[in-house]
Amino acid sequence: MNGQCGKTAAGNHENTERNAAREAVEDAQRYNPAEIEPKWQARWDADASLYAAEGHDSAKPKFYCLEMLPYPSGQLHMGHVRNYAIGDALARFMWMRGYNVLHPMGWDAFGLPAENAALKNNTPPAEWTLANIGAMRQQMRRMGLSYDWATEVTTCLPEYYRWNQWFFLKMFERGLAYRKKSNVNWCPECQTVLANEQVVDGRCWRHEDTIVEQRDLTQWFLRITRYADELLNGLDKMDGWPEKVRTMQRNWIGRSEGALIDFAVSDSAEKITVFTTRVDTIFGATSVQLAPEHPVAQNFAVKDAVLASQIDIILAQQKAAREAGDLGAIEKHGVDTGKFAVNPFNGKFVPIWVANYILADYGTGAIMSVPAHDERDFEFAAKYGLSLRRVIVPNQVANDLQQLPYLAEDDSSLVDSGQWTGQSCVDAQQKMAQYAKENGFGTSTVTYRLKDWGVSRQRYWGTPIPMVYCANGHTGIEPGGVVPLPESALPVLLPAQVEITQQGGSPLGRVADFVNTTCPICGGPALRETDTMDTFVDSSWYFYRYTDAQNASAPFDSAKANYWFPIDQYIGGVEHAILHLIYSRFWTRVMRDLGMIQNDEPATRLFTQGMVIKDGAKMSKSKGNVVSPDLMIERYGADATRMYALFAAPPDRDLDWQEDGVAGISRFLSRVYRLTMKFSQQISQPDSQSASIIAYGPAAQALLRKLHQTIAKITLDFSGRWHFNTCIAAIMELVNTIVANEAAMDSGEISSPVISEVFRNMVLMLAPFAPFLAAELWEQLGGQGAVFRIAWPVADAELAREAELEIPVQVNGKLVNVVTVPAGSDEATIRAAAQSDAKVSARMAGKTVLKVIVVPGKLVNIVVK
RNA sequence: GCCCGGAUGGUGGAAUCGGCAGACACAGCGGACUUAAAAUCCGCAGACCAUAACAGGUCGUGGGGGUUCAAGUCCCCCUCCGGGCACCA
Repeated sequence: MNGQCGKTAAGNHENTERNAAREAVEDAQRYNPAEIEPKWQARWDADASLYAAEGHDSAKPKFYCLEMLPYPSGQLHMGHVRNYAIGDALARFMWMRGYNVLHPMGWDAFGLPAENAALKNNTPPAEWTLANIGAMRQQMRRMGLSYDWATEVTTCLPEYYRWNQWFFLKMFERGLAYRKKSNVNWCPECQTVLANEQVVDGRCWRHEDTIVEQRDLTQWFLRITRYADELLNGLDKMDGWPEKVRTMQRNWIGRSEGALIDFAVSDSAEKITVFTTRVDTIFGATSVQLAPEHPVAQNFAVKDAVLASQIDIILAQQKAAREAGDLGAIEKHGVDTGKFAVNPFNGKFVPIWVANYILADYGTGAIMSVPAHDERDFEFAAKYGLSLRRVIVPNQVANDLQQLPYLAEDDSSLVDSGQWTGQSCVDAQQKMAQYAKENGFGTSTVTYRLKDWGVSRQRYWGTPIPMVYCANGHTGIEPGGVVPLPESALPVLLPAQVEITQQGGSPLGRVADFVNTTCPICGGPALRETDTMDTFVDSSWYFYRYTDAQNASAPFDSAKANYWFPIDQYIGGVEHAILHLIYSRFWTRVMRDLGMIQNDEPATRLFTQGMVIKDGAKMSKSKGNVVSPDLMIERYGADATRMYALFAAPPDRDLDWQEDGVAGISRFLSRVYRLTMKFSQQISQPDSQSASIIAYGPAAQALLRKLHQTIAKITLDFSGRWHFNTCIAAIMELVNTIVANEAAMDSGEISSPVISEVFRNMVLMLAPFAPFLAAELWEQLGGQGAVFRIAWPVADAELAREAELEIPVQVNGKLVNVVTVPAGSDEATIRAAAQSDAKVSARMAGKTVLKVIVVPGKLVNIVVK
């Protein structure tokens, strides 16, 4: 208010008052999510049983619906909103379809951001993390998500991470957890080692500007490679997973069948073992190529300073390329060592080179170079003028003798290959590997790109590794040797008082109370392991814990897990395709082999939703295009926000966020609210089922028809392809039809039983998408119980059927007119109706009818000339 | 280079099995209501040609070919965009 009000004329005052009075009346009928949503949220929060699954003795069929658990950053982003809106709609639908639904949520609560926050704000990581969890849980409740909070899992609590330690000990017993020194990835920003899966194009997965370095360190590894074949073969059966994810995992595992062949080094006792997938080409080998780190190359270097410096250059080239994330692009470069290797198949001497295109960590770090039959070898040989020797020719055509390299192995045979000349490549591969084995210089083998999972992290905020190093040693343990803690010593608690700094080394190493301990076997002094576990350990099995989250004596009860597993539907982003999703498949198999569960795979179906985009780019802080879910909820309500997230695109596609669209959904919900409230007095709950629906007039029949068509469509979409955007469009169409019939409902032309049926079912169908509004309207309509436990409506095919059909009529494939015929008309009737249509016959005048195609119920096409 | 997606009005998208392209929304335009505005309600809306208007006609789903009575949809070739993999021997 300001002084200008004093000038207002008396008449305007009256107008203003009248308007205010009218607006007050309208306000009472206005959809107000800011009032409805907190009211229902409070009621739902107060009723812990509302979303609780029934036990594993339930008579209902089970449905385990799961969204990937978030990292508790403190703020939900739109990607979360979309992910959870999808899962929530499905969970609510399945409840309404009569399933026993498990729909849990938890927190992937260990990890580096908590340490960074600790540095920045001087807040302990635990405090920061738990506060964030509280805030995000509140956001989820505000969204109206149907999680059973009694099963909540928080991975940074000892009640959870003690089982990480327990699994680690079990794996150690079985040789699945082991320590070794090796070349590992080091992120200077994170100040820790990373697993191979966490390095993307030579950069840290968390810091895309930070080049990952290679360091030689002693680290703990989990032997995922023991399951490499099983993980690979399992993919073939997983038809509920996107082909894209399966392909990515196949590539990542990178199985390759081949042979190991020993080449003797001349004038030396050493040998070089090469790995090849094409042993059939071995008579074409004209050199042996070594990675710069190869021991034989290093031995040569020791005695030859010039060679050593050349090898160093090659090593530097590889390092630079690796850090640039573009190993494939560097120009081939090599150096002749001046030494020779002996091809065991023909006794020929070939030069030994060191080359920058040979990787130390794949195969044996050594190859036989066959330039005539390998593109890379060909390129290298061309550059250095090395000789070519052709040993493979196609069976059918001989005219491409000049075209080298010749790569085919199908329908090709060997030439100039001693006793194998004339054999097919496929046969020769087998026989030659066999021959090498019999003569003691080789064997057939399988190599994988997949490496064991390095799980040691030089960080504080993670699960302590339950191992100590006995200082003095004793029987079976040398001084400093590894001693696993007994189960009774678990959990090894993460100390609370730890100084977080940016200096290197594991922060736990600076906590004397923690480090200094006693050996559980000999009682002598011992040092604890100070590295913590990769946080992907936490998320590898969390979904089993949901089935028995309070269990204090085991990770979970097998009977419960076996009831709920496998997960029926897992929903999350595709960015975890080869991280979490391969680790958890591995962990599932380990638990199976421990006898804890029976399933081989964690999830029957996986759904990867698209990204949330704004202004043409993925929403991100760095792009400055982030839209806050809180802001949307404040402006339009949670129902409108989540419903927009489902409406704007099918869930598997990227979604373009447009706030005007949210406003549109909000307007739609207002319309639903106004209409339902307006007719609420006429709506009764169904004690008298509307039996003789046929007795109603045409307007009522049309409205009921639209209702049942809508039920059929939405039910179909839910069971199949999940195009929730078209589900919501169908509800909008239904509401538009209701609006068009508003006058008929006012006048009584459409009577109360019909109005009841239409509105009741409309509200039920809204429940998976707009749960707050559906709950409110259900109550306003006198519905008993939670709307999410009412049986999903069933479409009546009879009522859904159209009485008349509009049949498009084409002449020569072009639409001319649309004729109306009674539903179920036979072909002759439709044809007659089409041909007697004025516009159609005008188009046919003077022409000869060649053919009339009638697709009953669809269309007529008259072909004339 | 290889493997997956994708390209439809001004915008997001629909067309689920080869059968009316553009459902449903957003933005826009016109109207009603209002002193006015907001909100709400009603209507128009692919492009082009033509017309006083009505009627009418042509083109149209990234481009080019093909199959078919009929193609956004199937086949062949190509372009562009997004994602994944890549000296893996």
